[in-house]
Amino acid sequence: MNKIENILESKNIRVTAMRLLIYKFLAQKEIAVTLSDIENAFEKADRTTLYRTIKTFEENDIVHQIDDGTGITKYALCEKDCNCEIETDLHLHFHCNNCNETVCLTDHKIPQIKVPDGYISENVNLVVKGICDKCSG
Amino acid sequence: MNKIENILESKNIRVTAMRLLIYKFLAQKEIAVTLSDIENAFEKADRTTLYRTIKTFEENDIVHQIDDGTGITKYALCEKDCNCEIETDLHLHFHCNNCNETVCLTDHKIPQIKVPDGYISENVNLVVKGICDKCSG
DNA sequence: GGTAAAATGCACTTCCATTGCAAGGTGTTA
DNA sequence: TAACACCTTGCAATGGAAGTGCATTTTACC
Repeated sequence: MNKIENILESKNIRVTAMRLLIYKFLAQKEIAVTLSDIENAFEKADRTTLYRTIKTFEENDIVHQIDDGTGITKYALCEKDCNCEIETDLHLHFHCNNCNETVCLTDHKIPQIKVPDGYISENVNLVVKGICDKCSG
Repeated sequence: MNKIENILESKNIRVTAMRLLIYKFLAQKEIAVTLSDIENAFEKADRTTLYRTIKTFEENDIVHQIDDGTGITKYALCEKDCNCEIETDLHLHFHCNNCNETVCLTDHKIPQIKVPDGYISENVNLVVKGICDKCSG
């Protein structure tokens, strides 16, 4: 009874060795990772496979995409009870200008943002940049 | 006595025809533009020149960069009294999922964001995505 | 085991960002 | 104004990331 397998199966995603490995890799990381990060961790695997695996995970709300302003898309596992698609559940991300790492601050929900009349808010992306706890100490 | 020339000179930027044109182009646009947008508007100019001009403007706080999550960097003129580098002055950006345009909502300042102990906030990037007023009508 | 569908790997393309270098302008000083 | 240094511009090329088409392998299911 493997937990990860259950998660994948519950989303109707076929369980493959590659997917289990990538899931584990993401799970043990506490920071958001780029495709290249994953690529470096699995040198034997093809970039395309990783790319499509992440895409599959993303479509099934297993990972969420983070745009931290570095220009490179990063990914992180969703929380157990994360509802990424629901606006009110969105948390903020912190990008460290020193070590260049991006972490999910899942405890810090994004405050309600007011937009002008006529505008309809569907999604909010909030990235705070600065120095993380590891670098500020 | 040209206003734009004064602005450039006050920042110790040499006044050139290209720079005046690009500044005017940005000034008449109400939305954030990509490098390609500028490139299309000035087909005779080289992409590199536009790129470096924008970069010069950016370094001197004449334009600010916007990362709206489309993966393509956009630029917009700073407000007259904009202090982009000052955290409390940051406004939010709205990206329309329909027309793909990004506008600066300069009247909507970003609320103070709390970060965990040990983290130092230097900068905040907030992009709201949804439907803009032109498309929602 | 055999079959259909999905996943993987390889090659390739596209797009944007960025840099090196040479040529053209500009501003300054003697 | 002639000469010089410095900045700007244009051309060519590179690099990195994202994405696609197709052939091959793997998986699930009968």
